[in-house]
Amino acid sequence: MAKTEKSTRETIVAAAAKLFYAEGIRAVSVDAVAEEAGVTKRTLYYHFESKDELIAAYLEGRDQPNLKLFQTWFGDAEGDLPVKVEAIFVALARAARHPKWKGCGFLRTSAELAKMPGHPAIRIGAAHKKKFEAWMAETFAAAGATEPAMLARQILLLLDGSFAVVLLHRDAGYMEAAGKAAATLVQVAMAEANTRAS
Amino acid sequence: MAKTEKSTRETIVAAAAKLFYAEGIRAVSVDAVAEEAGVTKRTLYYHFESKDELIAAYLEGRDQPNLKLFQTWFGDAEGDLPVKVEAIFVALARAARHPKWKGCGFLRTSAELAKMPGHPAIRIGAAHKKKFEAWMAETFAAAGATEPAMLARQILLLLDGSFAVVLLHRDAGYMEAAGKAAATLVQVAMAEANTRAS
DNA sequence: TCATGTATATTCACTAGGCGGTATACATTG
DNA sequence: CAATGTATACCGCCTAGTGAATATACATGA
Repeated sequence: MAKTEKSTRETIVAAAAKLFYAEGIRAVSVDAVAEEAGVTKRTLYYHFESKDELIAAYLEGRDQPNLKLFQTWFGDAEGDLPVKVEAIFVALARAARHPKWKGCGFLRTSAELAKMPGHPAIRIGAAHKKKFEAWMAETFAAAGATEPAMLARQILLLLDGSFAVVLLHRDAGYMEAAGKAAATLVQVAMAEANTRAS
Repeated sequence: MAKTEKSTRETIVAAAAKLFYAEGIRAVSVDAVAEEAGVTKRTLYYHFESKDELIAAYLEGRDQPNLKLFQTWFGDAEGDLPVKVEAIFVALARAARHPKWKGCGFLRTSAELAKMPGHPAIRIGAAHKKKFEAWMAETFAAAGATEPAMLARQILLLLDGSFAVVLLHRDAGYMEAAGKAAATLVQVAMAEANTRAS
């Protein structure tokens, strides 16, 4: 199966993703993205109206792959529910130890663009996190947890907290601590459910 | 008691703090800070060697006040340990509902400067979070928790997670969810301690 | 008391380069 | 020919940082 050649637009988004994630949004000029993509700036502006649109395209392109990754880590783990949730954090800790890891692109973008709450990129980030939360909530509901929505929020908070803290300290050990906390919270919620059921 | 007049340096740091927090580091020019401080740019560069040093001064100035705030919220709350910890999150949620709230300055700066891990501002942020964690750990140790250091980390993760998530969604409700999670974790840890003690 | 020396603090005017974005023209292909 | 895509060259503005001169405060010595 021959690998389909990437369109110019895809090449540009890939270049933008690489640079924006590695160095931040404002730190990367449109010229730099164009050069990384092997294209002139004018070509870039043919495919994208503005830098803002390019930022949005970068995050849009990370939405599904990131979600799938979480779901794979969860699904491949063997054990009960707390263990499977914790497995997400353990796998993420492994990724965070790679030198190129720079936290969560969605959160870093929202931090950088905090003064523009309506920015398309922030909306895409918010939607991404909502999808994660909804998936977790469904999972917990299916397992019979008493307050699946609340539990899902708390797992999300631990996940995003570990993104922020590990980025600051450059110590992936915090991610494993978050995983333990997540497992504890799931355990407690399931124990409550079993108590009521009996 | 006449209010002591602020030194030029303090005036500049105050202007920098206001603008950097409201708009982000890279989004604010040195010219803008100088103008906000009512000072020429050359004067600013008399007091600070570079923009980087100014960024560091901004965060340095937030370190102690922020810690004191957390300790006050904790200390003023009436109830047992889980309640006092949760009170931090409740108070923070109140603050986060103010329109000018833009998350945690330390975390946002670390997100923006992620490509410069050794930057003075990042070191100051890391030290600040370590102080919070150490204070929590001491508090839990004094209360007889079995693993005070681990518990302190988990509270920090929830706190910083709520900063990130609330900034993204602009929904302070997440902070209260984080507070509930924190209270649960403290409760579990104290229950374990009591079990072993008996 | 008053001139002078010196360190601190401040200003105006400037530079060299980077920024997002664009006017215009050329190439390719149905 | 007409639509799509790419390239060169450019614009006006903003950026962090600087050179040289000036103002102020205050100590010293005649």
